[in-house]
Amino acid sequence: MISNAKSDAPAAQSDLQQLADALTPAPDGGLRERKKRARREALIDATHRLVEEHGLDAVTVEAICAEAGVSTRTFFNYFETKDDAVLGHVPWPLDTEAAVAFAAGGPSGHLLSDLETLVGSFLQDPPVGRERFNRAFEIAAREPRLLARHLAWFEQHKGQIVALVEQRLGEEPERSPLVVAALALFLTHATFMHWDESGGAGDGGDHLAFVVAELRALVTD
Amino acid sequence: MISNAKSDAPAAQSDLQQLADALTPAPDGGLRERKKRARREALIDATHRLVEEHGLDAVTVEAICAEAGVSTRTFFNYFETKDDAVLGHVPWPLDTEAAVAFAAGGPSGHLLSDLETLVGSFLQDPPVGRERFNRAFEIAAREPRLLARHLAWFEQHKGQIVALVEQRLGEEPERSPLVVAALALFLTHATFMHWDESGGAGDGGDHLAFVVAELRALVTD
DNA sequence: TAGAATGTTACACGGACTGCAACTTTGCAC
DNA sequence: GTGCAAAGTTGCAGTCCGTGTAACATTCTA
Repeated sequence: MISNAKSDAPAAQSDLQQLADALTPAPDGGLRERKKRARREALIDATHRLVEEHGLDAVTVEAICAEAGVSTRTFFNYFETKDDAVLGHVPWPLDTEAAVAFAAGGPSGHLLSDLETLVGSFLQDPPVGRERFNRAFEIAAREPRLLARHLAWFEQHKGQIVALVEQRLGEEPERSPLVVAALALFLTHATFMHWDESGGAGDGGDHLAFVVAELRALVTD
Repeated sequence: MISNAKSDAPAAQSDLQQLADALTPAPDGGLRERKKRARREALIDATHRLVEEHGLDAVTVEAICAEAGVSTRTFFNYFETKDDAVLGHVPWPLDTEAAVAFAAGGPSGHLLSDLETLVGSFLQDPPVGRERFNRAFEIAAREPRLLARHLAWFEQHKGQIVALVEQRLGEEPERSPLVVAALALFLTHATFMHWDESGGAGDGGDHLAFVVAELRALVTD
């Protein structure tokens, strides 16, 4: 129906055409999309620069916007809160390769191991670019408020994670999807803390592996 | 020195006396202490009443204060944020019997089991009274923001938990105190979520036991 | 009962965040 | 390229949260 809307009679064209357009996401290379991404990154960078220099509480949204050459109103079109700009929080696309593989029951078939893989893939390939991610991480380690906001952000996506787990476990799950989702939060959080404790050195995957090993040791006593 | 300050010569009395007084916590039954507690509980109750009726975002601090008969400035002498009043967040006394027992290596000697005991004791005997705790919990289940704030509050006490774990594990810990602290957060959080999922019914300890059982099953596969 | 300690209050203020109504820019069809 | 619709930006007015300060009130204690 919608897919051949373009070949409809001119009389009915307008409405159907609009609908079809609305359902067709703009191509990634559109000027609009590129400008949007550029602005978001400019805002994140400006925030990082200022916070790095003056500290989180001394930096106002107004100052960030002046630095980035944008009105404060626009700032809040991009980020829900000031803290989100520091953390580079961004709508989370959950249809990555890793997520699909996890939902399908892979890659190893062991729930905990695959959860580790899933979290690891997120740490390896964050949605805002590695450098920005690392800088956000360094700042967050110094500002307790941001750690909390990060947890809150994760909590917001609980529903999506639960859905992923439910999909994997099927109709009659032996494990509680909620607990698995909470475990994913634990893995992420503990990894961040351990990473921080070691001075931000090394690879995220290594710290994650450490946390999982600790968890196994703790449980099996 | 300080313990016999009262028998000092009159000339030096004033200063030392003041110091001694400052170090002697007021008896629990002082009028001041009772009023303070009463006010805090009145504020929490007023907040609960209004939020229950109008929802978190529609309730202003001003309204809460009018309801409780207190100035808004005083409100912020009791709670850091509006959300804290809903949750009944309160300075956390960590020198409970259970905490001391945990730090000493008890009661069972198994780290995970004892962590369960510790978290359980907190759930059984919250610092604001059972009814208020339950009401806060019901509201939090409906308002995502509060769940996040609750995580943030827990995060604030990470240091204290880590200290407790370090005390238990001694000089050369085989386990990472940070990871254990994160695990405590996980247990608390997952318990809350599972409690909520079951409609708020039952005992907190039962839900906690469920979560621990799930965790064991997940890890041992 | 006086004086120290503690708590409450009004007031003024900074800053986060929102709704709205112009205005500008981009995408698209012809 | 012209015109029109969709999307994005901006200024502005306004709400509310949270803080510093200094005067005032209450409680405690010697």
